[in-house]
Amino acid sequence: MSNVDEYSTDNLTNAELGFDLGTRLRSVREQYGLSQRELARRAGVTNGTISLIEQNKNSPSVASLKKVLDGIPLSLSEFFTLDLPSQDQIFFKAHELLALAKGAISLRQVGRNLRHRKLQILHERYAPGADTGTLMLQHDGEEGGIVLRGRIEIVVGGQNRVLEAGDAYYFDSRQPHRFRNVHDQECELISVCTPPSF
Amino acid sequence: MSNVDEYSTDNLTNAELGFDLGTRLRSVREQYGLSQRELARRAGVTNGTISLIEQNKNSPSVASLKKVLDGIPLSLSEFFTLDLPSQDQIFFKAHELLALAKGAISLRQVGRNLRHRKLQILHERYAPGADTGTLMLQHDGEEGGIVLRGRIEIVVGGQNRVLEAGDAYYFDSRQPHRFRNVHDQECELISVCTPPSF
DNA sequence: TATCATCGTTTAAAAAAATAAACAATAATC
DNA sequence: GATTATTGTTTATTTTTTTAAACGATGATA
Repeated sequence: MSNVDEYSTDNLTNAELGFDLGTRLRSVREQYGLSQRELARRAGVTNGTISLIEQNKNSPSVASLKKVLDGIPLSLSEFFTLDLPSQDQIFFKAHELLALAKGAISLRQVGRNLRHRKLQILHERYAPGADTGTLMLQHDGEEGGIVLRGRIEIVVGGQNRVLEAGDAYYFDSRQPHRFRNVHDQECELISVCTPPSF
Repeated sequence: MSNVDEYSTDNLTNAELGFDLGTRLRSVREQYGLSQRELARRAGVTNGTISLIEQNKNSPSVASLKKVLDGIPLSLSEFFTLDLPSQDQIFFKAHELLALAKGAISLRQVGRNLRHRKLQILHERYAPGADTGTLMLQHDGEEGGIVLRGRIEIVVGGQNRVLEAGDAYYFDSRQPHRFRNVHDQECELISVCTPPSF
């Protein structure tokens, strides 16, 4: 049994791991609204284990850390990857949407760095006559949307339709597709893609 | 001392971790052209430790795994993140959206069978005072949306905000969350989830 | 083919982590 | 205000991991 110096609080991880594993686990747990006991129950370990880990008083085995994270749930990869879900911006004022394009077509995106996001959400506006170009778009993923205002012609594969306010669409993005405002008023819609394509 | 059954070769990690930690370490080590002893020397552990880990005969503590990986060198994040290596309906008229809920909260979905779709797109309406219930929602995936009309209070993790028309949100759905219309007018928004959660 | 170096594996003893139960502090309920 | 639950922490014991050293196997060299 090692005689732990009573003055050393976080005796190991900070120095040896290069980051504060205990604090990271604690903040993740609190963020998900779990008590030590509740997480322990879900993970199949004791609450003491979690307490000791969070205080950096022991360094969990990979097996037990995995069990703990399963209770959240969070993968080992996610846990050790710096960008925890918390660090991302959650709320966006209208003026904070990222303008990807302006002019005949305005594209305003929810969130900036899409590296670690699974969804690209866009607020799109098409001026009368505007279109996505003569070339058909094609890329991996799936996409869909709902029209808020105006009319838009959408061509997908061989099919084409004019959608109005309230109408919607959904297709595999590998099918060649194209958007065009064939009306004399502006068209507005919300679109979604996965994974982000640009 | 536990009496390890002589027939069980990989007694723990495959089942408990969901991946073969020992084999992963071994392949990384060999990829870098290091013997167990050489890696042990660089890492400051004994060769026996590495041998046992690679055979999945013990589950290293995070601290010692970190020491081992430092000898390669490879970060914990990198180690756990290593690459392990239809003809559906496209267009939907407004009345064709699938009503998942009506009443104080109206949910109208783009597309019917979500089995083979990666996105769930919803047109949501919240009556004044309506909310998603006292229990916080929690499920796998990510979600986001844009407010079209009215105001809505959104609670995510510890944070809460009131969003208005044009504002948006995006978060990891495993964080406990809740929506509530705290205004005296109806609130309308477009939301997206991945993967579909119901 | 004998010798030497190096390899991965195994084993008893030492060290560290996980458990189970008790403890103290705070919040909730009657 | 007293009681009850629930929170995070701590401690003795059990379990697991790590060490240190020995073992057997392979390959190179003289």
